[in-house]
Amino acid sequence: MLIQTQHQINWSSIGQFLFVIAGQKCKKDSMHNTVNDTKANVNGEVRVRMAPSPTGFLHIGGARTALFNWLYAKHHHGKFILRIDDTDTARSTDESMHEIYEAMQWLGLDWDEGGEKDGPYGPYLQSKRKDIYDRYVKELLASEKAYHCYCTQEELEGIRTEAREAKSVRSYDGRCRELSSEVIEKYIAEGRKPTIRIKMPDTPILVDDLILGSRNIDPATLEDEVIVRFNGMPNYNLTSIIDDVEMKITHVIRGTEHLNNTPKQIAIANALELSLPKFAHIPLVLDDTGRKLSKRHHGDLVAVNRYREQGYLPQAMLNFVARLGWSYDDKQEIFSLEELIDKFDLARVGKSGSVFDIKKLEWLNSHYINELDVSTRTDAVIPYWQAEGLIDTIENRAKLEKIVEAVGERLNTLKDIVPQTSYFFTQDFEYDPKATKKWWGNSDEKKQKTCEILTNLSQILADTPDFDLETIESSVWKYTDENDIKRVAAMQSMRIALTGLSFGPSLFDIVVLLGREEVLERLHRAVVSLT
RNA sequence: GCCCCCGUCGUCUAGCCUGGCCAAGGACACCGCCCUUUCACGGCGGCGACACGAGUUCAAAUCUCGUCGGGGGUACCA
Repeated sequence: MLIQTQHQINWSSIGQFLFVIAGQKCKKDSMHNTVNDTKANVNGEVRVRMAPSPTGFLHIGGARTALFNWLYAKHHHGKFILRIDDTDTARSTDESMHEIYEAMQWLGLDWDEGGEKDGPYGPYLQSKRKDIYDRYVKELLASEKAYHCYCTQEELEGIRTEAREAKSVRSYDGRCRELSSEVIEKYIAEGRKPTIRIKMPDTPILVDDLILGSRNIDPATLEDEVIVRFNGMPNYNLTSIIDDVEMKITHVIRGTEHLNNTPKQIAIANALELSLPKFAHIPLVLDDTGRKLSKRHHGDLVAVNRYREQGYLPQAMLNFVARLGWSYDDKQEIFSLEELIDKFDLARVGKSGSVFDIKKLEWLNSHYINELDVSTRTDAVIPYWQAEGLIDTIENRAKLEKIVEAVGERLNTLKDIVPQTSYFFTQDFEYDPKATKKWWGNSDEKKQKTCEILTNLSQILADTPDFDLETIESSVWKYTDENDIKRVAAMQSMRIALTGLSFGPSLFDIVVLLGREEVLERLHRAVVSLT
């Protein structure tokens, strides 16, 4: 892979070299094409694309494909194009298209052309490019490299079953390649609407992949692919390669699920005498059973938007997804976007699939949350408080920031703010039974003791001259130490009384934030519930 | 069935191209200890992998072949 990248660089200099030599010897006109082609492919800017079909939300795998393309473009100071592959009119929706835009924007993966942006090679919706495809299909038909196929769905199914039983490599035998005009007329009279198929070549097709290496595909394993549906709408394999060429895409970076489509697309391009982009098939993102992550099997569990809602930061998602299949060296895990742009390289993308591990995502997410300054973190967390009805309008911003500060590094997701802090906003919480059992005690005797401690603490907190951290801390500890009470026991008992929980921020932070009145009330309530 | 791809700790991976530095390194997770008013953070430690079998070689995780395993595709989806 390193060699191939190297190869590419060498080529460009060779190209320039040839230009000089050739310019001296050849007629300008005849050179013109050659030079331009060479320039477009080798010397020109890198152009990559993301080509989702708007049949659902953007999922983790799609986000990674988008990121790899985006990084590749940025790294090479090229262009990133967003093309919408919506030739499946039955399944494509506008809503889904906008959802994809939104998810991409949230991730910060901006694009140079396509989507709702215009560009020199538009339109960027395949549904609006039909005339372009028609032109190429016409050419294919005229040169007899494609033909009409009148087989019905039922017939095709029959052929497939037979082929399977015969252990044949192909499931369509090209029977409509040479139909007599009588038969065609008969079919038309029957009202059959033909599809158009491409004639696959009988010579091997070379598939050169930047990640997987090159191999020759035996043409015997390829069948005459449908390129235009009976309703006149062209198919993915045709539109994809035509647009890649038309849009001057230099590198097609996509998931390995498309590996088997590549020879078909190459065959189409060859039939049209179009020059090819380079291909790079990145390994799949898998679930924990090793299957490809897909909308169909995993639902919105794999939707980028779901992670957004759950309180994951885009930089965490990006960092996480970048390390799925790609690595820089044997130590670095945390990469800023700038570093990714700088360090990303297809040569360091592996060949095998990677399992989506939410634990690692969480770890990265907490890392990036902790990197946020308190003010930004507060902004990020406010919507989650609001969604839970814990706050309405932001009246006391300063206090919110103090709460966030007290919570410190205890957030794996932004949403974690809710269970971590809800007691700051409401008295309506339960005492966690596990916690009370452990710290308040099970027996009447122990409960009695806890009650006594809480009552004393209540008295002490009522009496302190000031209600600041230092005063509170020293008075409480004076009490525990002089009375031979374990600090932990006192603190945890009080924590449960104030929050219902056995975990959380430093207790004295909570006390100060709650304020004297609230603390005394809650202590009283706890004492009552204990007796 | 057929075609294609892949195979290092539970997971992400480094190492593989250019065989010896690898009794295989890092990270996440998990477990233990320390720190500590709890939880988390942090520190220290532990568990844990070259799918298998042949071959080549003085030497193989690294090269070759085979087996097995996993995945993807197999549509008038993309």
